[in-house]
Amino acid sequence: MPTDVGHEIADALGTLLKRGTREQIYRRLTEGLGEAVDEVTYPVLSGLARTGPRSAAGLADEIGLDRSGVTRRATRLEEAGLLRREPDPADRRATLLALTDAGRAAIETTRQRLAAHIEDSLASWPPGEARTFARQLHRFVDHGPFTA
Amino acid sequence: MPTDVGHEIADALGTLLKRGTREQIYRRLTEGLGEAVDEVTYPVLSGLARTGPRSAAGLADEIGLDRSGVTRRATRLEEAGLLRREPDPADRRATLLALTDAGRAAIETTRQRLAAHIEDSLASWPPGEARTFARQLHRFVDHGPFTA
DNA sequence: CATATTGCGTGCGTCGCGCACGCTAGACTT
DNA sequence: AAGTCTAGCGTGCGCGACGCACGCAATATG
Repeated sequence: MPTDVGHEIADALGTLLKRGTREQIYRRLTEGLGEAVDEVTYPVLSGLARTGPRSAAGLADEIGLDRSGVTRRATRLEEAGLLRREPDPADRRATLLALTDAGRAAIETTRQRLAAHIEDSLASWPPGEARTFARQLHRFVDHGPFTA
Repeated sequence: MPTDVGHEIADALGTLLKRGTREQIYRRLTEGLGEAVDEVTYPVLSGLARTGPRSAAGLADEIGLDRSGVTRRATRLEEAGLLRREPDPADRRATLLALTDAGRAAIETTRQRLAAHIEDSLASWPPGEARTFARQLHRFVDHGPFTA
């Protein structure tokens, strides 16, 4: 039996998942980083930054995409010099996707931008409150209903 | 200067905005409601439920979409009997988009499902903590950096 | 050694989207 | 009152991303 707490969170999530919101976030994050970095290619960079060099299949599995999509995105990023394909020494049919220095720099820039942006919006909050909120949000997302 | 609080929230948002997560949420919400209700058409129903009968242009403005997209989605929903086009009595060139009873029932079902789903994941939280979290999340989304 | 399997890239069809155009109806100017 | 401009809607068109299925190379398996 849902109470108003559930509805309140649901409304907030609805606002957050709105199409325009998503585009705007990515727009700001990737501003000035070149044409290759956009809403489409960002998950590839982000995924590689999390896990390190990885095969296309594994990466596709993580970001919830078909392997063909990862291949095409990786090609675009490779042409822009943000990503490098290197042969897997242990398996000669596999090619590992790895970030170049430029790719690492780009993803680090976006991370800093997003974090700073969030901090700005929390500037007026009591410091302890912001900290507990961050921890609760993390717990909600990880142990929440949308991870399985 | 970002601290770990900003990064923690950023990571959580990143997980939440992942493609697979989004699809999965909509999948569960719209399960069994017919083919017409999916990730694409849902914002139209949701927007109409919030504001009541409305013109296509106004609705497009709210959900961050071109008018043509609203038109096509409305047509699909109209064929499924969830939406009705009625002439605007005050302006004969305008057509108001309004939910039918079936459309209202569908959107109410999804609302209850999402709220219940969220409540389930918060069942183990201390009750007061969940309430303050909901209020903080609401404030974060509304007054946050992604609303302008 | 022969066959099945894995991993990658590519062609094809599908779908959603934005843009631009046409059409109708209201608003406005003279 | 008539002509012109603007607002609102629907539709054709091209673009881009996606999933699927196929082909090719390399490995695993019997």
